[in-house]
Amino acid sequence: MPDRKNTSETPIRTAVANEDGIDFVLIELFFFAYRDFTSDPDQMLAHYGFGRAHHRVLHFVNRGPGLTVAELLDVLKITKQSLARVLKQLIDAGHIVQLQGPRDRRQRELYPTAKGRALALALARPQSRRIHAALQDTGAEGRAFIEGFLKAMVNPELRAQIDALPKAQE
Amino acid sequence: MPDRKNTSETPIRTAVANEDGIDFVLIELFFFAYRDFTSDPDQMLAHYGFGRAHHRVLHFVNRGPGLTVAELLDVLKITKQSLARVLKQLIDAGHIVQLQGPRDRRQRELYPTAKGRALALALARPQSRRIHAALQDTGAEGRAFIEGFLKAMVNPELRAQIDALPKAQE
DNA sequence: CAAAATATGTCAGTACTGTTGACATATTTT
DNA sequence: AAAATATGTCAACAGTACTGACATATTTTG
Repeated sequence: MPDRKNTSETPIRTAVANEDGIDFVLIELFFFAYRDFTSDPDQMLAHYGFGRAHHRVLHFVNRGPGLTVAELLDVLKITKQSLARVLKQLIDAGHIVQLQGPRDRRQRELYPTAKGRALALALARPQSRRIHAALQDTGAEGRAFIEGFLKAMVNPELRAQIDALPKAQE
Repeated sequence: MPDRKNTSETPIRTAVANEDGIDFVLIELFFFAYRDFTSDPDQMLAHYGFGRAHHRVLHFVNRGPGLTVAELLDVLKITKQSLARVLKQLIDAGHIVQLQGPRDRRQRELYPTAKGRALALALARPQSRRIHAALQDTGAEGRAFIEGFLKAMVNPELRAQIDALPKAQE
């Protein structure tokens, strides 16, 4: 195997760290944390022939039953063509049902079935367990910081959407 | 458009919240936060014809110059076939160079070029800015909690890898 | 009422990132 | 000399996203 280039591209041998005050530690931690956060449901979904996109749809339909297709697209920030396949599979598998909108009959309201509710809970369980364990490691008084931090990481325009979802006390 | 099924799949009309003590709030916040966290570099990468996978390779090669291919695969947890395309493109574009390993000549040590270093920094900058702003919103004393929480979210077996990366004080 | 706008669905093509399986080459270890 | 290792490469496939175009039903507007 020959060396791929000899166009005198000089290799840099020093590790980048803290340059321009860039927070590489948190950047990496966020990557690793999210990867492992999604790994448990990913494994479960594989048994159903579903992927991460199915999980997200199932999650938000369970969190806000009666959601219209347009509202779901707005939350997920994907195109309707992307949603279509995933949603169709969830409907065909009996996890989600569509009802014609009562006010506007063009709309399709999305509801979970008992099966869809059960799957959503099963997928959320290991994620919640992981979060709970991490909070205990950190100290329970850290929760407010963590919630505040994550919310502050979200684009300001979108925070309204988050507040529109059901809260813990409901 | 007919209703897709009439197999008497009963819709559930109540939102799921706090069931089985599941922490839906943090699950969702983590999803939204990560999505927006990756959106800035994603946009920049599109200009180069690169994707998120290129970003990750570039990041870790910059964080640990001299990394071998096997070490990189171990960090990213992908197959070598997945890495191959992405790595080849980065090498061809002059962001990364490969040097034959000094001890073991089968190995290929990966180093960033000046161009690769510059791109890595440019991609990290908006992410770090977002993190910095979020920390300020939260209060600076929350940083330890957030770092601890994110690290605790990572699978224990993999935390050693994280500790092996350069720290801020180096 | 007719026309325009809206909500949804669908077809076709493409890109990126990941997978598995198989096999080749160079090098090191046994 | 044989086996193991590090890397590279070819082929096929899957999941999730994208764009563009067009169809249908329904509501809103002029």
